[in-house]
Amino acid sequence: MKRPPQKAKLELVETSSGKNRILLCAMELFAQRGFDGVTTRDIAAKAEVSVGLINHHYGSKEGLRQAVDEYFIAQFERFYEGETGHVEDQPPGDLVRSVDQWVASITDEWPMFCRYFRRALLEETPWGAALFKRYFDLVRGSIDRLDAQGRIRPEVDRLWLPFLFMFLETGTLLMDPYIKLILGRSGFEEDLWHRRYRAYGDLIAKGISPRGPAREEPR
Amino acid sequence: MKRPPQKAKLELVETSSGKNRILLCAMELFAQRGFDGVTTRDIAAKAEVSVGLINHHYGSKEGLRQAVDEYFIAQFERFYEGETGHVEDQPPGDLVRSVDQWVASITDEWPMFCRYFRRALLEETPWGAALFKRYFDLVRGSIDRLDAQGRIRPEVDRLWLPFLFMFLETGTLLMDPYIKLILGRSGFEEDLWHRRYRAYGDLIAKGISPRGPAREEPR
DNA sequence: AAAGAGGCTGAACGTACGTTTAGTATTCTC
DNA sequence: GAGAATACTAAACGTACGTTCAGCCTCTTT
Repeated sequence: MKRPPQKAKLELVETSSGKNRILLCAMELFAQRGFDGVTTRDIAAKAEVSVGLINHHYGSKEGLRQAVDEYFIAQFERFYEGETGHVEDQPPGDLVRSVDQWVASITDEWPMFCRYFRRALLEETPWGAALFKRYFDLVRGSIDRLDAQGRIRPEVDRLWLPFLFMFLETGTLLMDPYIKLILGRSGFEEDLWHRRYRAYGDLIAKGISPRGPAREEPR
Repeated sequence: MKRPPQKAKLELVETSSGKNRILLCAMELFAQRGFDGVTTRDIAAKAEVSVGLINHHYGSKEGLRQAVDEYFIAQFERFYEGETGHVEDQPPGDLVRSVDQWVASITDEWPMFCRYFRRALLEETPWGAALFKRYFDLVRGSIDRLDAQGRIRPEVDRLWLPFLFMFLETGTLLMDPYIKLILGRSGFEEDLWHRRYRAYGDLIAKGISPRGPAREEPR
């Protein structure tokens, strides 16, 4: 990681101090290779500091992981802070735009954050589970409100529905490496991301079947 | 892993030899904790053999991983072999039943296989990517055939649809640890699994929206 | 019965890793 | 400007890990 001359653009944390460089580099390496796949020497080298400094600032490798986790969670909170109101109460366009804004504000770190989240889910960290639970409650809340408005068919399975929503939502997150393999580029690139969002909303609302075998498609 | 008296029921490989016990135990431990999270001594202890035997039979820990991977892939092939005909050509009940048969035939190893597959996908092993690609082609083939039969609305996004299918399919696989957390039991338990399968099929076909605001639900 | 081969053991080895420590440079405090 | 605290370095340390090796036991071959 290069030392910046001095912040030309928005930085999440200033990278002038060794302590912060260690944090950021560790996060990036953890995201890429997993906690066990990274050595303290790797981190030190990338952050251009000595190995000793890691333990000086963070006590241990495990302490560093905790610091990275806390930092990640803090960033994650920013998402929900910025997210005012409920998904299903706003016109779809607005939601896309508000998410886009947040994404744009941390655009450089976005892929890394995704990878880190992915890792957290894989490694089944306690806080990863907590995030999942929280996300789940959010989705279920949305569904309950949609339901109260009578916008969900009565036969739809209420137990699995929130999970199915989450699978669709997090699919791009968890499978992006493979999407990249097949499509040649990341599913997080803006146009693909929007298009997926639309496809996802359409599928959930209407499914894939034509309205009826005997009926002409209206319009 | 206990040494069986002698196979009371179907075994995937006989566990009488140390070589096979090592393979099976390694697979189970890798599935649980990941490759880096398991030591050769762990494996040796679980398989009740000496450490030396691992290298004697498999050359190295990496060699063992390859053997486990190959074994997993071979089992995976059995799935597609058994799976004759196309998903969309059979009545939904039959598909569920044929998958169930396969699942029943390896019922004991099923959760471990799922966890191992999960690891492979999330750890981005090369063969995991190959499996993904293959799975993807399978799904796309199904969609193409459905499409040819005119069973997909023309406005549906053909680019994302196969991915969305896969997200729904593999969601339970990738998130089961968290589903267990929320539901209190694994999503792979038979009744839950069937129910999810039905919910998934229903969502894909019809979506969640009632048919129309002014129309009564038919039947 | 002798010779060989393969399954298997357990101690020993080398090393990569996380951590500690002794020491230097820089900044802060009064 | 003296002294203390903080940021940081580089070498040394201890250990957990993957691997190697010499040898034993059991079975097969001739």
